[in-house]
Amino acid sequence: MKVESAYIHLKSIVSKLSQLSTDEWNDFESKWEEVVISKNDFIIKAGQVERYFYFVHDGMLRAFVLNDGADISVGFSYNGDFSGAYDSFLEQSVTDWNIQALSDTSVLRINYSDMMAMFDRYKSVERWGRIFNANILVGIGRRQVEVRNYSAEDRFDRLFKQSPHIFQLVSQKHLASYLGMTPETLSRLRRLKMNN
Amino acid sequence: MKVESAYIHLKSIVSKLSQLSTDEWNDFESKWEEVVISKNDFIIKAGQVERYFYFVHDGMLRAFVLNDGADISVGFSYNGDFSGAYDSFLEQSVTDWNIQALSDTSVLRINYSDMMAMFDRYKSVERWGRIFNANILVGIGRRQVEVRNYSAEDRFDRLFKQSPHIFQLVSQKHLASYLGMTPETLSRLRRLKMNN
DNA sequence: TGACGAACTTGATTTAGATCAAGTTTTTTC
DNA sequence: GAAAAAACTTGATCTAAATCAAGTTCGTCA
Repeated sequence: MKVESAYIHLKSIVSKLSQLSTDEWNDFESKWEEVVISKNDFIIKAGQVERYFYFVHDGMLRAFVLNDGADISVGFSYNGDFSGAYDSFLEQSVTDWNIQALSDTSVLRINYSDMMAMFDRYKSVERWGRIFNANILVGIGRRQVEVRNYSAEDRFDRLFKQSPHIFQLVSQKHLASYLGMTPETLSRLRRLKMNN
Repeated sequence: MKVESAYIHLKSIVSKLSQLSTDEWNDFESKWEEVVISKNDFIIKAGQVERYFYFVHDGMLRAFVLNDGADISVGFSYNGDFSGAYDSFLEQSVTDWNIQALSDTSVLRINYSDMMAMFDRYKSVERWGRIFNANILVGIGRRQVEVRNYSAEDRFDRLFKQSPHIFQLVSQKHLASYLGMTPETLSRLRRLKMNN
């Protein structure tokens, strides 16, 4: 576990996108509660409505959807990322997503009405939300072009180059579905790479 | 061409996400200029920095990237959509995108410094930006899961059901790349569908 | 209006990656 | 710490869609 407090961590991440005054920060911070998610526990399951927006202080969460029983990893969150079934949170509608802890994970969370109150109360928080959304949007957009343009082998290479640590933390089965291939294909690619 | 003015159209779209006072609106509106893009002209090409954010009043724009010479359609904008190389606009960095008019297209556009000034000046505009980004983000996210989960045939069916008008306006070549398949495959799928 | 190029169709062949199947290794649990 | 379960590997086969190759139709503009 990290030594640094989760709140300090959150502040350093939020401050990258928007400047909050001391008073604003103190109020904003007070709305987040600290929770530990045990390995394999879910923060949300398909069919529920997302009540919280999460900040991952330490540990790892996996988001996935079930499609005809097939488990497809949509993304992973760790170390300073935000998480949660975001569409469900924003629209307070039922989600298709499941989010599960891959290790004991320390998070902060804020509930829907507090988050909306913060947007109403502070322009600085509204700005943070705008830029946060913009960054996620641009990231998803780039990943989309990436998935479209590259073969299974290229996608493997690019992920390995960009996020090598993920290969330590996530099982091959889950990585394979994230990369849009079967575990068998990923296993063969790994062997191929080892022998070069 | 639409009878309704582009500015009225913009106002009706912006108002769905955030309420601007009359004074705010008048100032905001004054920053947008009306431009007509002739069929086949580009609003941006790869290698440039996006200076504008666009509102499509009437007509159709196509966004695409070139990957080893292969032209891949990323999206289409029409009738009340916003457009532009958004990552490049936000970061004022060089883009990979090309955006071209598929028909004579009437747009409004706002430049980067005016847009940023509006975010600084008005909380209501900041809010509009936040929610706009959120909606795009959620939409791209859903499309991403969609692309992952469905076969070429299913993707065709779903697009046809959701946006039948696009089949009138966009060539099969471009639709095929948007759907992540070759023109030959799309042609065969169309024949299949006709004969049912 | 006619002719040139682009878009589309249709068929034959190839291929990346999925699926199926049978191990082996690693992890969990009691 | 043994047994059961889950994860991973490896090989054989299959298949959706790509690629290659001719056509044919359509649109544009001289």
